[in-house]
Amino acid sequence: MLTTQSLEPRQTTSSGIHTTMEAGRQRQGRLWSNLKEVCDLLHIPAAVSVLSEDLLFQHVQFKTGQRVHTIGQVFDTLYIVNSGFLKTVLIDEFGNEQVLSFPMKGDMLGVDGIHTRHYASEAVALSDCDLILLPFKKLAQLGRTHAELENMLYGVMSRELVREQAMIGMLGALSAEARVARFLVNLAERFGAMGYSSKLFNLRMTRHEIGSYLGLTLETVSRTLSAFNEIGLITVDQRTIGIKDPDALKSLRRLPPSRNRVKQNARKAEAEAAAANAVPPAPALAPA
Amino acid sequence: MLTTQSLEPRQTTSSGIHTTMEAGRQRQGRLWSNLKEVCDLLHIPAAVSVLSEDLLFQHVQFKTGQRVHTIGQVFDTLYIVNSGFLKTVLIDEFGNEQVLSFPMKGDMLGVDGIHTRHYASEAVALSDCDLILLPFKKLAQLGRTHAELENMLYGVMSRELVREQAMIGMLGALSAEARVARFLVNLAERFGAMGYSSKLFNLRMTRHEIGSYLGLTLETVSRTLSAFNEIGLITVDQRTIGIKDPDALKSLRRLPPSRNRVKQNARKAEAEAAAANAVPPAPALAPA
DNA sequence: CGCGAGATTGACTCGGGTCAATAGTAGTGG
DNA sequence: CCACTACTATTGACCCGAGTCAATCTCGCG
Repeated sequence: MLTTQSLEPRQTTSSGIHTTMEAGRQRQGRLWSNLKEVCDLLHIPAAVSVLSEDLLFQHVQFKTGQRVHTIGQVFDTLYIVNSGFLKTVLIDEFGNEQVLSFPMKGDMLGVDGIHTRHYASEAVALSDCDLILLPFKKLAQLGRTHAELENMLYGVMSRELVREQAMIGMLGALSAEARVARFLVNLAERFGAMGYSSKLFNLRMTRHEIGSYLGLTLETVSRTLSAFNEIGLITVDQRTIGIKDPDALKSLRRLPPSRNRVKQNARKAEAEAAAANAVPPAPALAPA
Repeated sequence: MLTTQSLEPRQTTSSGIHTTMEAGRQRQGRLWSNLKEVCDLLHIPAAVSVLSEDLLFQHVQFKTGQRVHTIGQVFDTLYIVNSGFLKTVLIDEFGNEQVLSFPMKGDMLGVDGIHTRHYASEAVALSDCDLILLPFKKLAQLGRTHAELENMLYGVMSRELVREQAMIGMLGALSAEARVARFLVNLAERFGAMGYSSKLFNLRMTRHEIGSYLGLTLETVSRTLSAFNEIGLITVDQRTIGIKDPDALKSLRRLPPSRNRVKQNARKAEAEAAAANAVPPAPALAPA
């Protein structure tokens, strides 16, 4: 089990900052971003605000396994992922995790805390992460005078809602294979949009977490990946996934009768036939 | 099939208005509500605005089967349910409906249209309905000067998000019986909150719609209701549901081995035994 | 180099989907 | 007012997809 110790997040000093960091500047030994960078990250067409440099948002770093926020914790800030990978989870009454999302660069965290003023979910870093803090009060305040910012907020919340609707549709209607296929396609697209390869990438989460996210068991996820590998849709090596036939994955609804399933069925039919004939003068079946 | 013709919604004239309407006043032969009434409906503690009577929101009536908005339609207004029952649905690439929610009094519709400026789902009236129109631009504009209103908007969107998260958790983790049980409990609570009986109520939707909502088939819903009825948790008569043991429903995770399932298993075991013994003397039945 | 978390694979079971027959119920129009 | 028709709901029989349990296997890390 991952030791998700909730240490104070390390607020990285200048010496600890990646040189590849795209957004952010230093001040007081910390990273800060202006409004334009925030909007870019969210893919919001920001009508470049005048006050750009006066208005800065602080970054915070989290290490793998650290919690960004926990369920029930008092809400006061939203987060935007600048780099790294996370998961958000619900915990049911018996301590079981239900994965809700795998946020990555450009995604927003914490929106579910607005309603009750307490976070409704828990966010955990799956890799070392760099997040931008958006104090909600301050943000809403700013929204009042900057229409783009207000639109950004409403837009991001609505987008999140639509995403969850799609999730519900998927959980309610699709087979295990179709869910895994969509998950892979979706991940590939997100990696592509981030500038990484959409053909070859590393999963940042375990089979168990994928299963929880998709409403499946880890065994089913593993088996399904193996099956996709066998029919040439993807390559699988531990957490490295290669996408071979994205179109087939996109349109997949139910797996074709695959050789080993045919084999298995044949074996089964044989066994049954043997059992039926066992007592000899068995009633003659009249197959169509 | 329900003929969901998308006629122009009838904008009821004074002669057609229910006498029991709680919120709203007449003007120009139509119903209108002020900000306070809107906030009350949403359970938002409205610090009673001064300009109450100057700022009015129009009502519109929809008849059973009419669509409030459809997927892809240009978004410009949010709706609040003042009375009546609806469903919101997603339509997949082959025309299958996936029910997302059953909005009723106090619920907001259309939030999913903000992001892309087009509605992402379709809302259909399951009974005659009275909705309040909230032109989004106007609302956001007002939010800038009235903090309560702005909070209301963010709060309602966040609440909706949390609701959907709970839905995902349920679809991802619960058995068919647990889903149906939660659905009933949830409905009962909502009816209770609206001032109706939470012990005896009428479902406004078909088994098919319930099944779609819960990620189950209509047969499973029907069977599960029958099973709950048989063990005394509820009474069922078509769409009339009586809640007999709400606590048992709330805590239900998996149905106890119920007599007819035991019976069935016994029968099955017997059949197998019979098959195994095949020729020998027919085993005497041993009913419980 | 050994330990432990994660992944794979097989065998078996069973919850819930599918298909089908029947019965109730509500509108509609003669 | 009632017969006709189209939905809606219930119930049974059967079967398959995915869960469960269990035995390796792999690999990264201390």
